[in-house]
Amino acid sequence: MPELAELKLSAQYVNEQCDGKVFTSIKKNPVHKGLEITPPAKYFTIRAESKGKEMLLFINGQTLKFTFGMAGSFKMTKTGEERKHSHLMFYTNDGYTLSFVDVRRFGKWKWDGWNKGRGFDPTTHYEDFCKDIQENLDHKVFNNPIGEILLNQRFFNGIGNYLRAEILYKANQDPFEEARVAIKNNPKIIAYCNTIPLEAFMLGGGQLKQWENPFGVEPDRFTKWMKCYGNNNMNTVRDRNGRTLWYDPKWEPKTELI
DNA sequence: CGTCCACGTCTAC
DNA sequence: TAGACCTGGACGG
Repeated sequence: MPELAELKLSAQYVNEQCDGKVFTSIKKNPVHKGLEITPPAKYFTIRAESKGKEMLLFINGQTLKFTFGMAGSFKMTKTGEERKHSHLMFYTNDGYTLSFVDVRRFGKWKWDGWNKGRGFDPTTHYEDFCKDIQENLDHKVFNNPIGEILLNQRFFNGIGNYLRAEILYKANQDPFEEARVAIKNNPKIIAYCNTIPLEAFMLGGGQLKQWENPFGVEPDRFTKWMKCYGNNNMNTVRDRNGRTLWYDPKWEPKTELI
């Protein structure tokens, strides 16, 4: 998705765009297999909050939870000018539409709160995020390589494929080292789970192929900021989940771990 | 034309 | 631990 930084930017965008707006209806694109959404009132307002890789829309006291899959984003347009691949549309009483746009339709929505199976957001609740990991380091998932565990949303809510690559690379961390050992010996890993997503947020987020950035930020700055993910000078390996792990070629994959 | 790849979950053998 | 879920861009023949 859209990882932590992009979810955070999306919440900010929705809040800016929906400030003072009054909404009157919601429609789902029939091509999408997701849930039909009925507005809770004749007139309603929208505000957003993100946590890791989830976002809540607060709609008159109810919360509609979104995950963005590989390509989700929100876009406000004039009604009638909605973008291709808009799948859930919120219409205002003055001719605007807030659309959830998602080319690949992996994104989902549901009347729900935060998923309890996911951990703390390392940018908004850093102390809790650290404590949660420290208190559970004896858990067997931390036997796995650090490069793999960084995508585990129970502990690293919001970290996705480009963030893990940047965190490991900038922390000068061997991705194939046992997570428990890596976390004990290299405090930069945990610290960078906070600062690197925040840097990405301040740069306007990822501008990779799948995700059309709705904020109009120059893509250049972000691409220059990314040092590891997608860089031809780096090595890649398929992790056990079939995702491509980008890493500094100075490290050697340990076949018994990945 | 075809094959491979993509910022992520899910659920079903 | 494979697929399944999707569209589309890059690149090869």
